[in-house]
Amino acid sequence: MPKLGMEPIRKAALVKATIVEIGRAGSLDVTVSQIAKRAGMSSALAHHYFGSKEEMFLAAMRHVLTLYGAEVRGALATAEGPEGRLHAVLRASFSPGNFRREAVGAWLNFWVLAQTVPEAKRLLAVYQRRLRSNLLAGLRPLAGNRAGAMADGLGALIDGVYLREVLKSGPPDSAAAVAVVLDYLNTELKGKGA
Amino acid sequence: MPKLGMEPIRKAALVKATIVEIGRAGSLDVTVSQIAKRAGMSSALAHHYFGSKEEMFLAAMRHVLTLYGAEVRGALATAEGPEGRLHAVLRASFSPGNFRREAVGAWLNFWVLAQTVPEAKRLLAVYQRRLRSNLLAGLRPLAGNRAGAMADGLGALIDGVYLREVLKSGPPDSAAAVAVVLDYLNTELKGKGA
DNA sequence: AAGTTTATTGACTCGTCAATCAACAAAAAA
DNA sequence: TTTTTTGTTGATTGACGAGTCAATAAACTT
Repeated sequence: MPKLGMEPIRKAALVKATIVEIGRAGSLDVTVSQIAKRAGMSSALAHHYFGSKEEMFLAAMRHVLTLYGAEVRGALATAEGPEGRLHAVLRASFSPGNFRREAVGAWLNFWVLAQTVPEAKRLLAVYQRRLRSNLLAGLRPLAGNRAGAMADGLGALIDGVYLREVLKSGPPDSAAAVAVVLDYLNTELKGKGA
Repeated sequence: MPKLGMEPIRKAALVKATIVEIGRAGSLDVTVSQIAKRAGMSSALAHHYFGSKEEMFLAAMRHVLTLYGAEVRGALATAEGPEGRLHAVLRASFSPGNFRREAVGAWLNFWVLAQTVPEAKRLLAVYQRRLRSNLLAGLRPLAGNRAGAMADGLGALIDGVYLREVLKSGPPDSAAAVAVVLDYLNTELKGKGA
């Protein structure tokens, strides 16, 4: 059976399975066996390719962050003008995909992981810097020297709105989430001269 | 040795120890034995009083929420005028106590817990409603019919700013956190008539 | 053809841990 | 003073889990 070149395939399957299992459990309390089983292989093979469970978590985190990055980039590609760019970032941040069980579980647990695992904290910092830079690109033409402060506020607001949206009972309302952030944005832009 | 009336004392010690251990581990991956040891008793006694680890977690969560509620109430007691009330809520939300390792660990992990444990979600919802109501009391005189939307935005912003502040490298800067939220508040209030 | 690299797993090690139980001790009630 | 209630723990159970290892097999190299 052993075909060569399985490594990337197996790794990809494990990463996906890791995210799914974290979403199912709602926590990092998932076993390597569970992950491996979902990915269709033995737990020994999972250890063979990743060495440890923590490596699997970090690979999963990188993947989630990559997906999100791709979503933002995709939205930005068709965006026109500063407002369009800002809106694109919001659309990507509150896209349906980010409200799927797996994504929610991933984000919440990666925040927890970042407390104690330096590499997790680093990855999160990279994502935040990229988000900030994207926001800044849209804000500078509109808000001038206030752009920096606004980008910080917007970034935090995005995380906060996301958090509340995923933790509330009932289905998340991404339109409402975008509206809250847009309201902030518009008010800040109007009050720019003050 | 057995003095009577130990139950509340033991339970309180266990709750405190649970929070400390969650802070130390940065996750809910703490054993009943660890908690019991820190609280100065056997793990069997911990089970005797709480029945299960999950009950200990929930009791710890209630305690953290109670502390936070008390802090807000204390700050509100000396606050004057709507602006003063809003400021008091911010002060309490970003007080040094909330940036202690134990508090950070508690909040992050309670968010995770809320995904899967209904009682945890309920407790979080109670806290959010109370926060909203406190914000609303300060906002209504200043923002009239926009108070509702602003309270939602402010609540989310508080959570988001807290999250970023605790996850960034280096010591948290509560003054900066308050400033970001105040900026949002002031801009929204100025733009009220628009 | 012999040797090497890659793929794969069942079985195993060594450890942990939540929860239970039997037993003991002291105070309160009867 | 017997009995019941409350406090307390060491020992145990029963289960699970991360990571290792030896063994098997296919493919690629020489």
